[in-house]
Amino acid sequence: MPPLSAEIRSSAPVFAALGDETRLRLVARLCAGEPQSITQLAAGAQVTRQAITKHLHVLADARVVTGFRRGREQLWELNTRQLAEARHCLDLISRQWGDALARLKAAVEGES
Amino acid sequence: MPPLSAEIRSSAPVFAALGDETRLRLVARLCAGEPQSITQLAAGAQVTRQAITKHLHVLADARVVTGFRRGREQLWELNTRQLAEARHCLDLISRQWGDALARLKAAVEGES
DNA sequence: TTTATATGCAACTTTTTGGTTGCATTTTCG
DNA sequence: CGAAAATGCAACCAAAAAGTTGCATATAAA
Repeated sequence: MPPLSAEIRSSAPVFAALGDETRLRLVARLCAGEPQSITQLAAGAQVTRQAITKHLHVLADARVVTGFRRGREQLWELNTRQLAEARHCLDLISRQWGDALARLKAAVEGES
Repeated sequence: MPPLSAEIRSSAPVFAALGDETRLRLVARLCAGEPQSITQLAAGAQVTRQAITKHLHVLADARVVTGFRRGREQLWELNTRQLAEARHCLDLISRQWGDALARLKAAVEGES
């Protein structure tokens, strides 16, 4: 299982960042394409603007979103590269699982 | 406003379960195909067997693994269906992002 | 039937997380 | 300039998470 190590270490924080409904909602919102401000993203949320800010920083630490300043507002946009890497991690696991099952099946059939 | 599709919302707990390095390692280990016992899975880990047991239950609550008893040992195996759903969730987000970008690009070109 | 193996259960400690409130700072605009 | 808008910062809180230790229980094996 050495081949997975690197992917795992880098992907775990991404999964952790996505593992909260509020944050997943933010990510889904940012799919709209255009960067959005904190106030925009906090509009309609069940928690305060400061809570949203914290969540955005968690996502930023995992490199899922990137923020930049424009005038008096802080805009955030999606970083699809990290999402792609997370998907790749799941792909790897699924594929190894498939391979292992195939080997097991072959071994069992070989015994009979 | 979009209350986030049920599909995406149901993925948050799965991501949360995968969002821990120790647990992601367990998942990777269980890719081997054959179910493994707690003692096996705890071998070589940096934490105690009880900690591993807790992690396995977290994964089980998220339906990422399933456990069953054989003799005096508790065996755990991977539940690839949940992993596939998580992957699908990432696919959805990426695709929505792609579509949004395409629309933005079209809009900008239409203005010129 | 002892004995060793594999696990379960429960109490407890320490960090981390998610959230809040209050106030300061920066920028825009009339 | 002065007020409104958009954030930033810091202290504080409660609950959940991660991990430990100690002991009980069940099963396999000698």
